[in-house]
Amino acid sequence: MQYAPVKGMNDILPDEIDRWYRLESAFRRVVSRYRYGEVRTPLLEHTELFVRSIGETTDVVEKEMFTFARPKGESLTMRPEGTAGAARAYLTNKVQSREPLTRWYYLGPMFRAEQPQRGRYRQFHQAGCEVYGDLGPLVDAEMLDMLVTFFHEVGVFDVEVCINSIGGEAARARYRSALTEFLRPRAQELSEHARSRLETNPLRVLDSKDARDRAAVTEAPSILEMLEGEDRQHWEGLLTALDALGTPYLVRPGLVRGLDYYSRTLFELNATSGELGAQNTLCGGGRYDGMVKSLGGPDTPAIGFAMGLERILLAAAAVPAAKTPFCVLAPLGRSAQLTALAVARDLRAAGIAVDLDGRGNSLKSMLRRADALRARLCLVIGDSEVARAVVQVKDLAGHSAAEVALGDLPGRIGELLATTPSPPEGA
RNA sequence: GUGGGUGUAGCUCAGUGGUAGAGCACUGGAUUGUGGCUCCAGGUGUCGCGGGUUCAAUUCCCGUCACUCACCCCA
Repeated sequence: MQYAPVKGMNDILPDEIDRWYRLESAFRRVVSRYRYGEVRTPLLEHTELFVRSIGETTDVVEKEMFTFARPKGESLTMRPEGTAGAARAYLTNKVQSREPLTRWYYLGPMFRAEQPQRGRYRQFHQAGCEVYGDLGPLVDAEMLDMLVTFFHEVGVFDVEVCINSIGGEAARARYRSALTEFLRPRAQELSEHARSRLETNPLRVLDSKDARDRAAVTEAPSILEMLEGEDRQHWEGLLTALDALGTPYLVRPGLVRGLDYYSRTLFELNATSGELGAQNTLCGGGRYDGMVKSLGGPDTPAIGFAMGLERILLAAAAVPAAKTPFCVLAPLGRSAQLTALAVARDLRAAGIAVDLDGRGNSLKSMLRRADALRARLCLVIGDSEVARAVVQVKDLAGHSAAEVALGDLPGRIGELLATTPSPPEGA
């Protein structure tokens, strides 16, 4: 092969794009009902934005960013996630001074230089939502419920909602030292990886998959029990709201995320069946009440999530797409081809999708192809039809044919496409 | 970044130290202009890439790249 695609970056061909369209439009449809508006931010941002928001010592920033240098010392990075850029856009455009409450969504490619595997690629696609300016737990619950609704709507029913709270900065600091104190005497029981994290980021030990770490952590203090004051109120408010909605959830005190900006509510939606293996996190998010301020803006509470579209496509049952009906035009001979060209234009002008087979093949091959494409109708135009100013209209599913005068064509075809059922799959 | 598996036709895969096959798909014909079945015919491959051993390598050896699964991490 002369040129291979860049590792972990894939082409999406027309055959597959239909599933993407349906997923994306379902997302837009659902979030629009909650009054989210789309924001499109650049794929490139200053590296510093991601370092500051995601966190200097996170894996994403330390080793997974596509970063390159520009002249005069500028460093740019291809966005590894959407929250940082959205927050930057929120500040850049001084949105907080125009409206007190903002709901945004985004949809598009993200880039991380990881080792690709099933459901994880270097260029991948995320859809996400951000709410700025709402501190209360109601919006947390609303967002989780919206996500469940969305997954049901795209045919993913086996999802579990996992939630946790890591409190605000003060609570996190308290818990951090309690956890370190608890783990330090047991350092020998931990995996090497967890041991190295003990001092740098002890919370991450909680969601280690290593059996030794899991065992050591079972008796660890729970952050939920240490929540106080407003942190506790918020957490309890969230549970109350979820209960009121009847949204099922799992409290997972070990749930911790890999990005530094989170505070209080943390959540994850996981696929519980299907073939995703270890990459079963379909959606992750939480609050990041301190982020906007830390980027130099006003103190603005915020909450958001991102979901991986590739994974959702893997998790969603492969429902065959309902193709928009169309017809194939099969001309026989030079003069019929010229007539067909004009006929096709007139049909298209009437809003009908037409596949003009102008290769000059045999009628049989054109009909075979029309079948293979699952066209509803095939219009045959030969010399005798041209002479009489008609076309032969074949209903490919019903094996019937009728002659239609050229003048009646667009209207007649429109009617037939609306009423003729699609040929059954595999027939 | 670490470890395992796999690279042969468009796809799924067989196979051999003497430069290669099947099924599906595709094209044509049987049916001078009427389809999904059937039958017949046809074409396609730098056998991932580079090097080594050999009279001879797609086959054996080494390296490398890609894909893939898992770890890690995350969506």
